[in-house]
This record gives sequence, structure tokens and C-alpha cells, in this order.
Amino acid sequence: MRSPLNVQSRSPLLAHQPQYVLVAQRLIEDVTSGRYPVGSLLPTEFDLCTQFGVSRHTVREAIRRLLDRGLVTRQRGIGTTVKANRVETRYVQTTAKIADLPRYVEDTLLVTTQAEEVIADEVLAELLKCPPGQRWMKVTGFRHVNKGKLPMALTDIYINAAYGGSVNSSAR
Amino acid sequence: MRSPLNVQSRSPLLAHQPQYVLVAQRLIEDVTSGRYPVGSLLPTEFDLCTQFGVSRHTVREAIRRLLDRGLVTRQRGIGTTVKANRVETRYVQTTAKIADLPRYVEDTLLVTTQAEEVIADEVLAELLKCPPGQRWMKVTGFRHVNKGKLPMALTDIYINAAYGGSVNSSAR
DNA sequence: GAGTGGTCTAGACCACGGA
DNA sequence: CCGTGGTCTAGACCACTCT
Repeated sequence: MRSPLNVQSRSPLLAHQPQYVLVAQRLIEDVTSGRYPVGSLLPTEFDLCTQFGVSRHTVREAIRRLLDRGLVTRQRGIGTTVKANRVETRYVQTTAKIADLPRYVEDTLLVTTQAEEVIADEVLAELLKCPPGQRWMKVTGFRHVNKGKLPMALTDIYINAAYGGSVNSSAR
Repeated sequence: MRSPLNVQSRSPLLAHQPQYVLVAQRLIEDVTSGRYPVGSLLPTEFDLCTQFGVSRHTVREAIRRLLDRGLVTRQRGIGTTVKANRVETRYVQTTAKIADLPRYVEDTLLVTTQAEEVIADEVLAELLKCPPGQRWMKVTGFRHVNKGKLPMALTDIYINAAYGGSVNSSAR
């Protein structure tokens, strides 16, 4: 194996990190450092198992974290392809809870600053859990608490183009 | 077990759905139909294993789908709590907000170089879409992958003073 | 056919919350 | 204490891609 994972100090003061997080950190480091350039293939699951000395389940759990962050995509029979070499801070992932939207709208106000149509590339497709190539309306804005005094968060909302018309009005 | 999962037709024309998708469909159906109301607990993993006649891994993979859709949350020692009774796939909201920082911090390290309170001048007010004169906490730092070898990004975080108190401590 | 990732099982131990 | 979900192992078979 490449080098044993840091089994973190037993000190109860230090937060315990699961192995798959440690593996993910190493892999993210390798991707962002250019060891695995964009377009290249990551080592196979089997290779990573022996490199890190962990089971396949742990390796897959680690790679899932890279997948969630849009760093890689995977294809059966092919491998794991690097798609990006940095984590986009803006894309903090919170999946759709349309049920929360009414409550959101009650308490907060979205001030739209930008709205444009985008085509989902592979990274965005993974983020949105949709097939690549799909059309989405991307709305950017600041979310304010209630009467719009204090901006609380910067928000990107992706609306499937097929339904964009109805939401467009609500965003205004 | 409650009832055997439909082992889908062997017809090659029908798309094969993995078991954890079928389990997830059943659970989503149970949540949206009100069998498990918002606020209630889902059966335990062990119960679901016997109900559906699948392994724990498959059950967990199914529940992960509900988790991704924001239908439930989970707590060790407690159980799986229903948080919403509607699933909506058309809208995906990604938000960069304070509450999401810890998850991001798992894999990266923010080395704070400066933290100060600023008063928004006209330029900053335009950037932040706020009235001039508002108080903000400005945190500047380098974001590193893992042990801080290569800075990945230079980050300026503006935190509205009204929310700055809790974040101030975590940033240092 | 060989190699890849996708699914699935049957076990194990741990960390946490509540009685 | 017990039961919960969280992590992890070792193994298996399958679907897919490429040669």
C-alpha cells in the first residue's frame, strides 16, 4: 500500500475521522495537486484497495465523496475519470426539498441578481442527478431574512427548463 | 417480510432496477402516502431488512436515496425521522450558507489570515447587495487540501454581523 | 476473455442516545 | 444496559467496455 492511513491519535480531544474520509482527502489532494490530471483515469478500485489497505466498500465510499463534489465521474467497464481539479465552493450541495420551499418563501426573500439558461455538463448532471445535456434555468440571488434587510446566504437555484416558465414568474 | 420485492420481468426490454431502488420506491411511497407521517420514525434498518428480505447494505442504500431527497434525517441511537412527505425532482437548490461550512471543512482546511469587522462602503454594498454602512465580519484565508501543502483557493467570506457571532469562533 | 464499476450478502465492531 | 445508525471487512455475482 502507498502509505498507511493516519490512524488518528486516540486522544479523545481529536475528532475521529472515518477511513473513507481519510481516503477521500488523499484522493482529493491527488486530484487538486495534478497527480491525476483532468481527463485522466483514477486507479481502479482494486488498486486503491491495495494502495490504502482498505476494503472495496471503503474505497467506494471515498470515491462517492469525490463524485458528490463533481471531481470525477464513473463508468462501468471504463473507470473513474477526473472531471475537475478543484472543488467549487459555490456548489454546496443541498438536494431539492420542494416541500421546504413554501416555508422558505414565508420566512425569506430571494433577490434575483442573475438568471440564465445552462446546459448540464457531466459535473452539473451529477450534482442535479440528471442526464447530461439537459437544459436548466440557473437563478442566482441573495436570500434575505423576511423583509429583506439582511442577506443571509448566496443562493443558486436550478430549475428544469421544462418547468422554467412557471417558476420564472415566482422569482420576480 | 412485508411482501417480496418485484423481481422485475426477465424481459430484456425492461430496464433492470436494483433492489435498493425498489426498496426506496416503496419507502418513498409509504412516506408520501402518509403511512409514515412527517415527524414519525421509519422502521429500523433491521426491521426493514426482514420486511423486504434484503441485506442491511441494500436497506441503507435505499434510505440514502430518501436522505438525498430530503425526505428523512438520521441520528445514531435514535432512528430515521421523516422530515417531508413530498419529493420533488424538478427543483434543486444549492446554497452556500454558514451551516454548510462544516461539511466542506471536513476535506479542506481554512487557514485564517485575517478577521475583522468592516463597514460596507458603496462598493462593498453593491457587491453584497446591502445598504451602505452595514456591519460585516470579513474573514480572509487560504483554503488548503488536507495538511495544508498547496493552497487551493484564496477565500474572502463576508458574514453579516447579525450572524457573525457564532461563526467568528469557528473561523478561528 | 479480461478488467472495470454496480449490486448484494453476511457478518463484525463502534459511537451515540435513552431507559 | 439495549437498540439505534455509522463504519468496515471479505466475499460473491452481474453488466458493461474494450481488445
